[in-house]
Amino acid sequence: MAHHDICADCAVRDQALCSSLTDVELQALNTLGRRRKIARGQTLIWAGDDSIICANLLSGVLKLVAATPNGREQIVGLLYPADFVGQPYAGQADFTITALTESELCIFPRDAFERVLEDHARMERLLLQRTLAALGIARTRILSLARQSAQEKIAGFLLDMALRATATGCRATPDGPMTFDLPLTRGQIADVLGLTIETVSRQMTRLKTAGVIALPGGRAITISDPDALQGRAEAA
Amino acid sequence: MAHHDICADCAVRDQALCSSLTDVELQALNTLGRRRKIARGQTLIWAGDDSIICANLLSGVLKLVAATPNGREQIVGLLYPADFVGQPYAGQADFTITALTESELCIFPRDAFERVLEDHARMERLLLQRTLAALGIARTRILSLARQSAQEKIAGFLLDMALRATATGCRATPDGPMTFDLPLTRGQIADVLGLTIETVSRQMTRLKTAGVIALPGGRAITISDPDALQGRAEAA
DNA sequence: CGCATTCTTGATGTACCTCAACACTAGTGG
DNA sequence: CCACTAGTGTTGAGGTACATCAAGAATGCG
Repeated sequence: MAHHDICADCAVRDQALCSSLTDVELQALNTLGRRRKIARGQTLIWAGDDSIICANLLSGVLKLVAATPNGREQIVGLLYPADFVGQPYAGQADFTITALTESELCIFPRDAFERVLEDHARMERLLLQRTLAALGIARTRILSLARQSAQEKIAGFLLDMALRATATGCRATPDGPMTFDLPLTRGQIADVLGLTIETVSRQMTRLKTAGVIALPGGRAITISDPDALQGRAEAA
Repeated sequence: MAHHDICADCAVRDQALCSSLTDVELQALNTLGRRRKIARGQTLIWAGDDSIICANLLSGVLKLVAATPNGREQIVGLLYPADFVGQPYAGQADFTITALTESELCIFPRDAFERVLEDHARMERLLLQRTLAALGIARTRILSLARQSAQEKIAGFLLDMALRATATGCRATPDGPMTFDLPLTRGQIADVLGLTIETVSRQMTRLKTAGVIALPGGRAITISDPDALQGRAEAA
């Protein structure tokens, strides 16, 4: 009985991969999946572990972390609600996946999930499209990491976060000043942008001093002058 | 008649996506595809153009280039024989694709190719698996670009190229000294690794001076001490 | 041979890192 | 309620890896 309505109250039913399935088809996944909450800082998958789970992210933010043999770390991707989590068709997981905020997932055993993919071409196609999009994003980040200055990286990142904040219900127009909470610490922002925590902090205060942003305290940020920020994201 | 044997002499028949098709199925693609040679330096697809072609790379090396609004460039991916080229399900191309060496492709109109994908689940699955692999590679390069020193980048790159050279028939074992030709100029290596041409050159001579590699002239390189090179690729 | 491209090497600059100290915030227990 | 502490953020001083600017040496093609 409990199983039957896992998907009924799903917040991302129409945005996740499941949107490719009819209500009837959803029953199949229903019996396979189970909900799981994980706390901030908790790791879902360790790099090197057997890749045994796939999931849809229902709420929260996850980080995808790669590390060099000698321990330097880099966040190679962020996952948001409705994003697909995991590596189907892979032996071992390539990256460590950890929760940045309290998160909720809908988890499937990898092998069972692959079988569902095989039976549902629409879903497989949707996953392909998402993977292609993720590839484009990853490659764009390669450009950004290799060729942008710290200032440009920070400005671009803040615009990204602002866009995502507006997308998540906050407000419709990205023009004009807006305030929201960053879901990442300075250290995590540094890990995303390939900088150090000090450089992130300094660039933020530089933007604050220039009147482009304000930092009301806590993890909040207000974009006072989006155009100026945009300009700094593309500065020569 | 000419159409009938496009695939007959295909060098990558068993490695490209087409390996998922039976000889009979191949007939369908046969009528869609056409061979095309492009010269070194010639561009196949410009970023921003409508994404209207997909292709298999038969021979040669292509670069995938991203650029910032103000003109800085970065190679975000390299494509080798049997690799898939193009962006299905995309409106515009995200990156410029240019030949680094004379290359030969087997080209399909994108819309026709997508229809083939829809009719051939095995092929679509193979493309999904390749795209997932490419995503992993791109993310690993994010780590490398953001957190590795110039020395580590160069060492890792040379090992990569050596591996690829051995894979392409040269010799079986990657141990012991080996010589091969780099398909990229110093400038292109710099574009791949997010460095400048001068830094690439300096690091190469540093490796040469240390006796780890030798540069017999031209575009040739010999890896004299693979272990030492491996060590420098992971240096603290 | 001569010209263009690629490669090397040097001198100098600077953006970012490293090390270090201190301020703020938030959660804990007395 | 307020000290106490751990985590997080800010700011400064100094160093360094890489970029930039500049000149010359190889290589390769017509």
